Amino acid sequence: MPVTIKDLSNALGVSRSTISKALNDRPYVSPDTKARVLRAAHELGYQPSAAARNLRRQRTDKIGLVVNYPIYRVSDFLAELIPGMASASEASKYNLILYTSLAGKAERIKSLCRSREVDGIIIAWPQGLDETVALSQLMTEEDMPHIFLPRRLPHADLSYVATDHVQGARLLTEHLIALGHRRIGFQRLPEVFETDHDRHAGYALALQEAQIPYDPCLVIPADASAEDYGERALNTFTALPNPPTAILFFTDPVAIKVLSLAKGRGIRVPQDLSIAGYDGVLSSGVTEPALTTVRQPTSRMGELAVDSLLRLIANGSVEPQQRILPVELIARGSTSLNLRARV
Amino acid sequence: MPVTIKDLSNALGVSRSTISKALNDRPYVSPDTKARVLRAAHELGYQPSAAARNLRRQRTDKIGLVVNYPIYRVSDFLAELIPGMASASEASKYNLILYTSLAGKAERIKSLCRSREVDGIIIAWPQGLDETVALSQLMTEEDMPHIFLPRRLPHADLSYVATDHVQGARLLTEHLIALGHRRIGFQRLPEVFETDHDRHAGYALALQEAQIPYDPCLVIPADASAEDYGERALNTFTALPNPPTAILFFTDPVAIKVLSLAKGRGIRVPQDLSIAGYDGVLSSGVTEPALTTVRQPTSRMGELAVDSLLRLIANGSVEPQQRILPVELIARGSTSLNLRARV
DNA sequence: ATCCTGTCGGAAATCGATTTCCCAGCCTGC
DNA sequence: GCAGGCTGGGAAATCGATTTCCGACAGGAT
Repeated sequence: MPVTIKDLSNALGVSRSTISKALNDRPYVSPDTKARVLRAAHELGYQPSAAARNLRRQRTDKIGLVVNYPIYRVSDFLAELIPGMASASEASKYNLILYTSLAGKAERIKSLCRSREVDGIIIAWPQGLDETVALSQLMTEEDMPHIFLPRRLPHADLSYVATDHVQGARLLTEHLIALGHRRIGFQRLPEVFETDHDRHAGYALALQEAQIPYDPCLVIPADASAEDYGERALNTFTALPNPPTAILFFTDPVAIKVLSLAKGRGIRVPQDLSIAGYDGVLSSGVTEPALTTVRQPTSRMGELAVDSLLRLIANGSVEPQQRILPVELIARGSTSLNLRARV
Repeated sequence: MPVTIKDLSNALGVSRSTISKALNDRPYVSPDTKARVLRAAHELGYQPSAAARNLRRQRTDKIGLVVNYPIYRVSDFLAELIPGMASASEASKYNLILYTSLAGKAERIKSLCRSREVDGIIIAWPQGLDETVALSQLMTEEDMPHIFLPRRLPHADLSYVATDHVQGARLLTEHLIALGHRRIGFQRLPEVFETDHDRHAGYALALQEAQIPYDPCLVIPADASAEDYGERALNTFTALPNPPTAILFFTDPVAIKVLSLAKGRGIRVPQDLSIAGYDGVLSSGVTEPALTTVRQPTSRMGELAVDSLLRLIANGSVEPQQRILPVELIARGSTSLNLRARV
């Protein structure tokens, strides 16, 4: 049997209320009594029961992480996000509870809110915009602070933390332009909220600033039904009468696949074709050539999500928290000077 | 304010005890009453308070995951382990709470046990054997079921889940032998419990069964102080009068580094030298050539850890749970027929 | 001397469930 | 007709803390 506050009370001949005050730094306890309580608590190894404490205080000092699994970028993302969030929350005396089986299941999220086993929720990857808004509404009704990850949401009163996809695509495009490329292929993303829109905007922005005309032929969609995003894009581009000298793929795994595909077809990277990815997965550093890519500060995003959520919890959800983090260009061997430039 | 059992009681004109019985499938409630309670609970959206329930039942239906960060294999490992554990525990109505800042801190682990905020603990990577034993003792004293991961422990009464490193090294060695290699370099691991011992045993076993003499020159330690494990090993081996035609490195990242190192020195892999790693990290699939390696069933290990822990919780810790999982050889391009074989 | 104020500490209420205990009614068997 | 057992349901105890409320006492002001 663990030591309870009653045991402490008996051992010291002091009431339970006084003990609680002493241990929680509340006033109206003499320094002497407080010292005695503290010492006895330490000697007996007293640790308050989390359940009793939670019940009485109506909070748990825990936050829930609801995650889902997208097709790509799973492992690296989770592997950085979770430790980042965990350490950030532990620094604030909070702990993280994982929920991997209730993404998108509104009914179960509602139960989670009602059971009050967490003080707030971070949701990574809900299904679509409508569902997201509905989910947010549901949680707001249940008075449950919450924050979305990792995408920007086109809604002024939703809270989220995301990375700057405009900047990411822009950095890549500018990088290629600086290398002398004028015809830059751009592979759009499967539609996920604003991500595709932002990336495309960043791409277009960089072109515009360099006064390079925007050619629709160089922009192709990532057909959601196709698995071989990479191959289809490569085929489409090489079939053009005036093909691009560089291509931006929407994620590293696709770019990596194209890398080996190109090798098989005798296309030299980067001499014949520059290729870049997005996300900065670990594998991107060991390919031959290594992949130029954009790295998103995932761990930092986890930290900020926790930080934002704790704000919502503290402020009683006064106003939505929205943060967009800068990203970092990683220029490597798969992109180089445009050797076929018509100077 | 959330709906409590009292609200339900008032709404139905039925006592709280009866409601509790109805909702928890206990006897002595008429089918009719039970149905009424269930319906009302659903309509009002009643969800029992986790805190109150935990307090009364003296358990939380949560398990703690205490993790630490080793030098290598971090991301892939966590990324597979955590989802594996989370889904396994959720399947049994448990949830996972993450603790990333208290690995090795005995005092804080003790607090965790005493506060009873989890029903059991899974610990990944404590510091050393002595600490591990001490930690286990501490938790046993606190009546806290616990299980270690991911290594075999030389102690009959500790519970753990691990992978079979004897088999892993043996599979790799047999693979190389089947390819005609007779001189196979083996890089030992930094000492981590029994892992190094087991791998070495597997290597030796395969040699013995093929009646190839064991040459100590072909076995070198992974000096714990050195960062450039790979380069040092390669140098040592190539300096030998009769160098190996194949080398087993203790982990993929090291092997991958050697891969590019060899390329720089004009050593062709696999024609001049076969190279294999261990762990099956994602990157190992995209190198040129792709790396032969051994893949450990990390996700499965997470599931089994949860399963074992739940057993300990259910049985009141009757007897230790010890499981060793088989591993899988992934033969790829970095190993090939020994072309320099003296047939 | 009386009143007021502020400090210290204890008694009791409270958080919201589960569980124990008890009572009333009904059926069964003798 | 009555003891005994079984069933349905409610009253109250319980889990272990925090918090509210109240009384005792000391010191200062009137």
